[in-house]
Amino acid sequence: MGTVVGTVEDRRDMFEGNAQTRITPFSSTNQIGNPVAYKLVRVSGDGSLVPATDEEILEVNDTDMHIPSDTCQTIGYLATDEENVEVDETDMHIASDACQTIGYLPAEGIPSRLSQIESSEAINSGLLHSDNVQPYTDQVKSRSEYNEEMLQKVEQEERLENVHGSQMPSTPADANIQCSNENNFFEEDQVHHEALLQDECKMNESDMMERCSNAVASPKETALSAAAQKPDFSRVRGEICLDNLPIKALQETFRATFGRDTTVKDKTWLKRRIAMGLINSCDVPTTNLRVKDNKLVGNQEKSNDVTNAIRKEMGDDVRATKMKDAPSSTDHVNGHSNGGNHYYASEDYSSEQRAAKRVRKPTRRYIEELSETDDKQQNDKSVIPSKDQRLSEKSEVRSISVSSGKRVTVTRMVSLAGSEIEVPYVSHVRRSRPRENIMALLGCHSSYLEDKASAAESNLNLSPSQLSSEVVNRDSVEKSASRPVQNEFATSDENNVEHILSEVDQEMEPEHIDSSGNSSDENNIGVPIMQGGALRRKHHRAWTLSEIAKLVEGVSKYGAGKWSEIKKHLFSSHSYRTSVDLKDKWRNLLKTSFAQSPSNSVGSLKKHGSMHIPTQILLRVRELAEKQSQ
DNA sequence: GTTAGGG
DNA sequence: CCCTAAC
Repeated sequence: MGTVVGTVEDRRDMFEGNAQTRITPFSSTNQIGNPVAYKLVRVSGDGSLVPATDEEILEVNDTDMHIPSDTCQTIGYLATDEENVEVDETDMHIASDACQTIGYLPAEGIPSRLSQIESSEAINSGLLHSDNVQPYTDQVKSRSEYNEEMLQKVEQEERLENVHGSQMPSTPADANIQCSNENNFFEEDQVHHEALLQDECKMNESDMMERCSNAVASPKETALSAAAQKPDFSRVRGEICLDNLPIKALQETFRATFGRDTTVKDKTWLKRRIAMGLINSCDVPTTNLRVKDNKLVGNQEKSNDVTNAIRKEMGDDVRATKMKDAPSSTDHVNGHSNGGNHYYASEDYSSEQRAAKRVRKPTRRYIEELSETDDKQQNDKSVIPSKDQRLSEKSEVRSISVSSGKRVTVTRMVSLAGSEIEVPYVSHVRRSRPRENIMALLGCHSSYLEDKASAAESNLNLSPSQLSSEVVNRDSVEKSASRPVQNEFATSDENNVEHILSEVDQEMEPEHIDSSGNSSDENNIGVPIMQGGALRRKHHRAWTLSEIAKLVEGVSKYGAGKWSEIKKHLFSSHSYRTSVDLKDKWRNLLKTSFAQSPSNSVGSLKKHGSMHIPTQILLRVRELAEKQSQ
């Protein structure tokens, strides 16, 4: 029979001398229909592979034996010898055969590191389970369920695909499954597990990076050499081959992969499905679904920057897909819930709506961040994926930073060269610039000041990159720090402040009545405490009913958008309400009024803590909004 | 300087 | 509320 590919010599520390049995795939060139068979071996204490005894084999045979072949079909991956060598040469403690077991797509260009990470999942998912109790049944079943689940997802998506004829949001990633397996594996010592993982990651970081770059550099070569050796599988080689196939061939490949026909004619969809099948995961990036100029474009749309492109292909897209998919598989139901609608970038809906809006280019801060991290990437391989490149994709792209290793309690998944690892979480302090002189906002009431600047967003959680950017901005910090210190009103003096103001403006009077109850005294709640006066936030003032009424009145009189007019005429007394404030408040009013009334006019299902706005006003808001829109 | 919109 | 591109 074939040869056993790979060994597990370095896994001793994990197995602690436990003897276990596992299924090892091996390549076979003479079984065309069933290319990868599995040989049952036992991993003895010293890591060597011992052929399974007859009893063990029988035990396996008692279980669903169709699974391995299914798996083979689904996975359809055969590593070339070079790849095996490559994997074996690492100190990643990952058995290369596990790598094959989970399967991966060389042509897709997923760096070997990804497969390594997944390999560890494969190990945890049972193939190399350290638990000796029922080593096969559970594992094989979990495999079975896994595959089944994925097939179900595929089918479901296919249905949707057929209905809509466009790319659907992919189903939630399988992260849960993998994670749970991981948890099982280390359930006695979860913390240790995490620490261990991180240690491993750190230890091997440079090594892996090197290897990754190698793999990245020539994904095609890998694929080609693989194809050359195993021409039988050219069909399931991944994107590069799939790209050139006509739809019909893709459908055939789909059938070969999933064992059934499909009527879907969408090439992209087919490719992705096939890829999903090949890596036995739904985490297939929608690499060829890049949104550009409100249209879906193919992956021919590549960035000139090769590194960039690769990074996006490998990391960001994988992650973005996950992030986008994970939170709600019901996005396609809502149609335009967050992050969902870019799939519906159907010309009629999105572009029209978008055309009406101002087009925004990426913010300067974003650009700075990006360039900064691009530089960083050369050094510490961290990546801050771009949000704006995925235009309408609102999915929260997790950013990256290499931790200094202090906090291990909170972690998040980050992408490193396409793989996903957990690193300690560092909060993103984005404020890079202190506020301008606050007096500029206070207009004529120069005596009025907002309360003391206090230390809030301290530097405690800054990541290295953030720290550096912080240093860059020191000069501007100094600018506001040097601002003359003025009298400060204590929080309890809020009403006094308003008295002062009301002396200036008699319009303050009615305001004062209803504001005293629900806002003034609580206004200081949630005011961030900032450091050294450098970073200060405008005093939070809850909008009072009379203010809201004025705003509504102003909108009805001058129209929404004439904020400065409204401010001038109706808010002259409230110096602290800038035109931007009015605009923001109006926006919020619109939101609440539309969110609330259609379903149940009386309902007033408000968020806990937000002020109760009379439905009367909300109705008026809606009325005005509808009038404005016409 | 204002406004729009994302955060 | 903040930030900032667009106006």
